[in-house]
Amino acid sequence: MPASPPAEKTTFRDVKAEILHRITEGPWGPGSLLPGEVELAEEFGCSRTTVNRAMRELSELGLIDRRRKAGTRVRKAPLRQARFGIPLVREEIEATGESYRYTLIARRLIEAPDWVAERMKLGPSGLVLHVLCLHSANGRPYQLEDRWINANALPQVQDEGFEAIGPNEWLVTTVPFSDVEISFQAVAAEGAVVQHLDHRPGEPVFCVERTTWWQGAAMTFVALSFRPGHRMTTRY
Amino acid sequence: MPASPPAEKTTFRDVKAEILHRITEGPWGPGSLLPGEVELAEEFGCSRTTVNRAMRELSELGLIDRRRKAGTRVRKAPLRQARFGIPLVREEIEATGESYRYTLIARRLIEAPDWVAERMKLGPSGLVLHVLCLHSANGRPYQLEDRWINANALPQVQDEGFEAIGPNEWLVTTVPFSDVEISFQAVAAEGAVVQHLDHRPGEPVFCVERTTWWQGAAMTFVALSFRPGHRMTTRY
DNA sequence: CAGTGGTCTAGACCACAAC
DNA sequence: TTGTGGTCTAGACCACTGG
Repeated sequence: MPASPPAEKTTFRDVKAEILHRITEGPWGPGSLLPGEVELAEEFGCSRTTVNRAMRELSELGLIDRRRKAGTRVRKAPLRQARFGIPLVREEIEATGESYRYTLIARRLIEAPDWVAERMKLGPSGLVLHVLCLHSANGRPYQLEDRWINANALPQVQDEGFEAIGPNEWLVTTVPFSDVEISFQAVAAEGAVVQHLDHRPGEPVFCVERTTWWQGAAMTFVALSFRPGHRMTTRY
Repeated sequence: MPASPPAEKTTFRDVKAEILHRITEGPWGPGSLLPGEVELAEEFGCSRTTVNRAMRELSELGLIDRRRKAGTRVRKAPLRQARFGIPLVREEIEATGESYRYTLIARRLIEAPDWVAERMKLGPSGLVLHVLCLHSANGRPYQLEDRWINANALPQVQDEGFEAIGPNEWLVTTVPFSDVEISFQAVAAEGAVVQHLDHRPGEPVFCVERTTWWQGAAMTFVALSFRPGHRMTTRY
C-alpha cells in the first residue's frame, strides 16, 4: 500500500500568504476584523505560534493592526513605507556592469567650519579630516563625495591617505555606529559639483546627506552629489 | 520572609540588546563568529527559541549574517538600508502643526499620453483620469500632485469629482495594491510646477514618482513635486 | 556526514485594554 | 472582568551546507 503523502505541515509562510490573499482579493476588506489566532490556528491546522508569526510579519509590513483584546484589523490606509538599500558606491556601479574608479581630489586636516561643527555637534576645537573624492563609472563622473570625519574621536584616520580607497570603504570596516541620520534633497549645482561632476551651474543635483553617530558623538558627515539625471528607486 | 523577587524571565529583547552591545562596543567585532544558539541559550538562561528570535531580528536589521552549519557572523559592512515612511500629505503637514488645504486644479478624462502609457504599461485605448492638484501648508503651496489613474481598471473613478478630497486619500481607502515602485530624483522646475509651487524656472525640485500595481496592472501613477528646499529625512 | 540554523508544536502565563 | 495578542518553554524534526 502506498505510504501516505508527506502531509506537509502548514508553515507560517502559507498562513501569511493566505491571509494576504484574503486581504487583497478576498473577503477581508479594509477595516474588517480578522478572526482570532486560536480560530485561525484551527482552520489552518497549525499551532497558534505559527499563526502568530504570520500575523506579526504582516503587522510589521503595516498591513494589519493588532491590539490586545481588540483583535486584529486590516489597516484602512496601509502604512506606506519604503526600504532603500544604501550600497557602497563601488558595488552600486559594478552591479550595473560598469567599471569603477576612485579619485582623491583633496584631503585636509582642519578645524571644522561652523556649519559642519553644527551638523556634527562638535564642541570647540573640532578637528576634522575633510576628504573630497570622486567615484566614476566607466570613466565618467558618477558621484562626488564630500566627507568630514571626526578626527578627535577617530585619531587613526590621520594615518589614512585615502589615495587608493575611499573614506566610505575605510569607515564601514573600521568604525562602528549606533545611529544614522540620512536625508535626500534637490539642490542647485555649484562649486565642486560643477567642477567635477559635469553639472552646469544651477542645474538640479540629487543629493544625499548622512550623519553617522556612535555613543552620542558624530563620527562622520557626508554629502553625496550624483551626476545629472540620477534616480533612486525601490519596489515593495 | 520576603517572597523571592519575580525572577524575571530573559526576554528576546534582553538577548537582542546584549548581543547588540557586544557587537558595537564589546568583543564581537566585524567578521567575528558568534557562539551557536544552544550555547547562548545556556549563557542567558533562556530557551533556544528566544535566542533565535533575537538573532533573527538582528539578521533582518542587517547586522549579522546567519548560515546553516557555518554559524552566525557579524557583518563586515553592515547592510545599509533606510526605511522611509510615506505618509499622506495631509498627515505630513498636520504633524508639523500647520494647517492643511487641498485645491483641485484640473481634472480630465483622456487617452493616456505616450509617456504615461509607457510608465503604466497600458495597452492601446488607455483611458486615464488625469488629476492635477495642490496641497498647501498654512496657505502656502507645499506639494503639487500630478496624478494619472487607470480608468479602465477603475471605472468608478469617473464618478469622483475630487473637488474636496485628493485622489491620494480616495485611492488608499479604495484601491488595493500588491506592488509599488517608487523613485526619487532632482529635476528642473517647469510648467505647472513653476506656476503653482513658487518655483522659478530651472530651479531644483525634489520629485517623487510612484506607480502602484495590482494583479499585474498599473492602477495609478503619480508625480509629486515639493516646494523649494524640501528634504526627506529618516533615522535608523 | 555532521553541525548549525529554521521552523513547528502544545501548553503555559502574562499584559493590556475594551467592556 | 475577560478576551485577545505577546511571549517563553522544552522538545522535536528538518534543511542546508561546510568540511
